Amino acid sequence: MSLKLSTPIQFVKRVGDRVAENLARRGVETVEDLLYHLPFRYEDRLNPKPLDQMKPGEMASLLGDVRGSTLLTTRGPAIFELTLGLVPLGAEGLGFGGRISQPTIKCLWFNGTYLRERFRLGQQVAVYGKLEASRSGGSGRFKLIQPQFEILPGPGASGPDAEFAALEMGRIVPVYESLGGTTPWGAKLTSKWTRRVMWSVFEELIESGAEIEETLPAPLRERLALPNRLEALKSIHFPEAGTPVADLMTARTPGHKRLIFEEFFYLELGLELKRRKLRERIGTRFETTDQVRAAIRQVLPFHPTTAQKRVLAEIVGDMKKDQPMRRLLQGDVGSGKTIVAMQAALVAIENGFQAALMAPTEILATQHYLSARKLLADKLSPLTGKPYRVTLLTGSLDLDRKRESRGRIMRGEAHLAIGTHALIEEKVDFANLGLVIVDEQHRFGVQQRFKLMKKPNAEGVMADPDVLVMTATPIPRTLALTIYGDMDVSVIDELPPGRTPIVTRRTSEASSAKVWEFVRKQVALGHQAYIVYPIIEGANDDQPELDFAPEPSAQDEPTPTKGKRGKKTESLFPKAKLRSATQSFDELRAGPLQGLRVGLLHGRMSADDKEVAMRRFQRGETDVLIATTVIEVGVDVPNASVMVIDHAERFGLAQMHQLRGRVGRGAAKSYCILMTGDKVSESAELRLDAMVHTQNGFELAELDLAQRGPGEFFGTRQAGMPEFRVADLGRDREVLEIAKSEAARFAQSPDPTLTPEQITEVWDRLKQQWQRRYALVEA
DNA sequence: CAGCTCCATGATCATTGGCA
DNA sequence: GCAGTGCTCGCATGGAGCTG
DNA sequence: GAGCACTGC
Repeated sequence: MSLKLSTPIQFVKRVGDRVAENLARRGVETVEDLLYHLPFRYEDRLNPKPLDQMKPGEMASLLGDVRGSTLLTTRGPAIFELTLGLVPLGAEGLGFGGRISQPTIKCLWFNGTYLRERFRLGQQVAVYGKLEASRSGGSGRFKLIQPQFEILPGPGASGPDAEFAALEMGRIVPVYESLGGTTPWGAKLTSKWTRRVMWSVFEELIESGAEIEETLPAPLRERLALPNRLEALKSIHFPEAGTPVADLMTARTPGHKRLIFEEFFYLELGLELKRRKLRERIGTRFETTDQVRAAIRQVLPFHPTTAQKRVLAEIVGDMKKDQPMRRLLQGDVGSGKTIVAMQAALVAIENGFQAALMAPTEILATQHYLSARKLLADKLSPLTGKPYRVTLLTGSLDLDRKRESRGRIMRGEAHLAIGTHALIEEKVDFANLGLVIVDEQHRFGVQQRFKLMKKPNAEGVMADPDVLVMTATPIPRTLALTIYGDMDVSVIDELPPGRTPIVTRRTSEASSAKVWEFVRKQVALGHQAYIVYPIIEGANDDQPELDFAPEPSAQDEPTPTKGKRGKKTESLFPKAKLRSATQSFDELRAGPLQGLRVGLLHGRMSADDKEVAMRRFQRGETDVLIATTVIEVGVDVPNASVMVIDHAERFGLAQMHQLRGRVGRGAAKSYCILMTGDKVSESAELRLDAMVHTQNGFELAELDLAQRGPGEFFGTRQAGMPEFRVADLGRDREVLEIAKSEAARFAQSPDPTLTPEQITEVWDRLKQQWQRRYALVEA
């Protein structure tokens, strides 16, 4: 039976039950899965560099003849030592007359008893491994520890081994992540093993001539000079000699590009399709009459920024169209998104429609409500000549008020309804809803976003409302293109004038006393402070509560602190290493912040308690709020001027940025203090630096994306972020752009060189993929 | 507390400099 | 199916920190 | 020595 991509892995040579089981554990169940286990690194084992130019620590690949070997016996396991006479570069042809003193090198293998029989005097051996300085550091003398080796077949018989030898040496060698543990069982699934299996799979695949399923139509590939699927995979696993290693490592070879393109292409095609469908739908068409302009003028800020003006124009432009608007409004904290949104709402209202504003939490909804009331108070609608009517709908209202509120919405008496997502989506029938504003703050919910729109608007016309999604999270353009790929994007990239930047500084825990002192001072000046911790409680019952944030510690490499003694003493107190919110609440209140009014807020408190704590702080009844990251999404407290982030090294960039955005909202000069423990990984160091040096959310977001993959950029799954097998949003931007335009082109008017079958094939594949991978099907 | 994964470790040679 | 053979590949181990 | 392919029953 010939191999197919879908063939279960058991049928591959060298894979038996045992191994299959292990592979399955790693998610490899079919030949395809295996082939998509790409090398994560390559070694150029064709080292033309002479030995004396190399330094210890470098990888060397050398050729030599066996001069001798010994088995060093030790207390423990024996060590096998091999002495090789090296063939100097370019001297292969020298006869014995040359009499150059050939340098020798020693290779040693720990626990290498079994190697004793393998080498014979005079054999040619290729070795590859890390150079280490030999004793008495005279440069130029090295030894190799545990090198990879290959015994070259004698000039006589070229056994069947020759082919495999060629796999390991004298070429660019792919290195795979181990597919099984390092323990007794998985010991076989090493890089070398993988290479062999891969190789034989390709052999079979190619030999059997079975064309593996192609996913991109040939004319398209030709135009873009992309190899077919099999070629691409082959060239990635076993690159031709001469392929630049740098290209391989950065996934820039045609083979890589091909696979990446494929993934992006289908993603973009799907998004394109959604966009098209949307365009066919009927939306509400608003007009901008003088009335409308007058209404907007009423709420215009004193100094609208040019960005604000531009964005509003973009939004209004959409609203005037027949198609429903789908627009994402991005703006850093404090950039004035809300005002823009309110203006959009007015456009709808002045056209005789209702607008809805959905917020992720009750607190936020309430806050929006209050500020909307304030903004619209004593303003009259030019349309009706009466005041605007705003209504609030949240879960904690009592039943009567809820009912009343709903009634007003239903009867069309309320112009603007503000509430939490759930409430507005589920239980409300609008009289004539024209615009929905979704404030996502930072929680993306691709799926939920559309619930409300689909609600049939019984009004004779089945018009979809326009939708404006706001987010305070700066999303790098590439990400926005995919997560919100079916939406247009507007960005407010300018802060209103007159804001003094937030002073950001780093300290270590060692100088925490000063920090608390500073907090006291600020409080004495009448300001308030936040102190944020990564966890709620001590380690025993740690439920990190960060439902939306990835555990930042996960990617913190251990710092290269060598001290063993240090570790031991630390392990006497294994837990309490991390300060937690509750713990510090007790300690600070009793100690450094004694006498101040200190509040506590974290995600495990009851909704009521949270509310209370927040309210208190908001009203200035507490001076200091000790919290976990829940406040990220929190409320405006203009009077807060200090944000202390403890264990800052454990926070992601985006998070820190959000947190910092909580202060500096008032007139007072504001501060953000990043306090770190002593072990700070390099990447954390980078993050902290970035925080200190820039306040630009987009810059930070870009950096964040680059640092940890897009996968980690906010918990992805619930964000509906597609996962790629090969592609990497941070790295493969150009390919993404190409794929995007190709997808658009394809959807628009497929290349005439494509046959109808090829076209339907693409569509079929698209359906499959979207159903299986992105689960965003069918709007 | 247990189970797992990751990481460091193990052991030794021979050295120079000048003459032909 | 099952046992036997032959083949290739091949570091083992302990301690430490992390997760469930 | 572990797994696997292959052979012979």
